[in-house]
Amino acid sequence: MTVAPRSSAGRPAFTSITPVRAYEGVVSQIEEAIFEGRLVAGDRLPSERDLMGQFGVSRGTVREALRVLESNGLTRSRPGDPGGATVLGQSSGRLTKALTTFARLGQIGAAELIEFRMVVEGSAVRLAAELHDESSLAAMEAAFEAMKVAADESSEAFSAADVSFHLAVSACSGNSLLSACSEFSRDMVLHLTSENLRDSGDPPERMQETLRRHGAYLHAIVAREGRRAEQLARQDLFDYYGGELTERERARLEILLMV
Amino acid sequence: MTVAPRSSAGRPAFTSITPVRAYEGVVSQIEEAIFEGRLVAGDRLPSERDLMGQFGVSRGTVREALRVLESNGLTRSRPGDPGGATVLGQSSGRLTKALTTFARLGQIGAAELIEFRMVVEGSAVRLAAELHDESSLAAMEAAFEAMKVAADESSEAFSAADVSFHLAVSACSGNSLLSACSEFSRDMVLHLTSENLRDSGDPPERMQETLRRHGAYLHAIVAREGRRAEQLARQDLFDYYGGELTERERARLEILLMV
DNA sequence: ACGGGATACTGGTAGGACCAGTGTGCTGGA
DNA sequence: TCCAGCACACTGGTCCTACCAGTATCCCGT
Repeated sequence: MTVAPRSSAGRPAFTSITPVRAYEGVVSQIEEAIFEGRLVAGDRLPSERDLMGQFGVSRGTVREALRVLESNGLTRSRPGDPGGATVLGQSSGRLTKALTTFARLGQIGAAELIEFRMVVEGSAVRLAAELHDESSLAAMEAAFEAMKVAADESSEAFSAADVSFHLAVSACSGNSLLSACSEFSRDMVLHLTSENLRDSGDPPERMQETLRRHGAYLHAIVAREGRRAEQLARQDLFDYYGGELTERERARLEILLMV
Repeated sequence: MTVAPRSSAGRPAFTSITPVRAYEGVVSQIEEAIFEGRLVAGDRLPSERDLMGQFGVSRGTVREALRVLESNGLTRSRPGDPGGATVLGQSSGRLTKALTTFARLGQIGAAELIEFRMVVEGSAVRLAAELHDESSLAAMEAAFEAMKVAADESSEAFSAADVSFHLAVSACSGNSLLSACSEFSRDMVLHLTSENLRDSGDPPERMQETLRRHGAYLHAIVAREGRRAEQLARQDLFDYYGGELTERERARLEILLMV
């Protein structure tokens, strides 16, 4: 048996290699061009037949590369479209997809998702409270008013308005990572708890309770009381979902209640 | 001009459609099998030539589907390997990649990443403090001791030991989403600040300072003082990176200091 | 019994072919 | 002159065949 050389940190200096495949070279070159800004949103890639010439590979290889880029949310191909694939801009779609895949593969449960959501959404609320200006404050208040109206319509409309409210708040945080993670965890939590809850829709009492709690931390946001707003947002999540969790899971969540 | 019908929430009821492509059907069927547990890590997919029979599509289509699955971290193909592609288990690799893409595409700066890291890593530290058992505590303390030793060796060894310490702590939090996000933001922050800092490596004083600060919140962890540990961890990040940020960026970060 | 080569697979790549769309530009009619 | 409408060039989507370079297995000869 041969011994791999070791670095000073004590870890093997050799890493497992994977054979370099032709399409990976195509992917990385195009990716690099996008990351470096040589290709920006709206730009068009050459056609597949052009690319096979430029890269010196077959069309199948080019297509595999384009499939990967498309699956990563970097480009989009449309049949019959002159000019080749379109370069897309930033979107939380890929991040959301990756987080969802991670959660489903790892058998992430509702409790862990709610925990994560308490952290990221709470922080987003705090930042929104401390940093909002007139226009973003107006957007949040308008979204809240829309929730009030929707509560009298249907539970679906209320749910949609609720989503809009959370979006307005997390957008106001000014941190796109936090808002993307908030968005993901909100969707995923809704999805996971839908079997138990969504069937019947939120009953009116629950909608009123949600309105009251959201209103409470919106007040804290208006008053620029960041920590209190975060506290209330976390408490809101805890109370809303706590009933469906086990005692042990609730105990974990309680750790995060105090901010 | 025709008007799209609107739902009660006031948003268009029509969503943009994309033509369903054959490979997408293959991807979704295999994905579904993996998510539902019918395929678990280590299982083998049929060979490409078998799959083209089972799905009734050409080999090129099967290969495009396999490339997408592989790029999503769900499977891996190896030439000459009987049994077809291997189904992989959960890994933070794909999530890290997606977050990295998101950050690079969105021109996410160091300040925003550090902000995100203060949130997720701080919460992970708090959970670790409140929830650790003997073995995980021992792992964290061992990692800290390794940092002390490595500080006398080289800045590379110290950096590696530092990473191991953070890994031990976030693993102890028991929330894989938080630890994956911590891991990503740590790597990304290191990457972004490397041009300025890594060139010369951390000077010994800075290593000692890091040791002192990490030691401080490790003490809080040992004492199960979750909030204080989180506070110290956030402060640690703020102090370590604050010097490289603008006044405006520091002001944002200060919002998150108090927990 | 055992070593080594033939064999039957695997994925990686190339190249050709056809189809259904989409724009564009040209042509013919008003 | 202007415009409607058709032909054409080109796109991506899909299929097919073929070949190569690996790997694992099995069987045969020693």
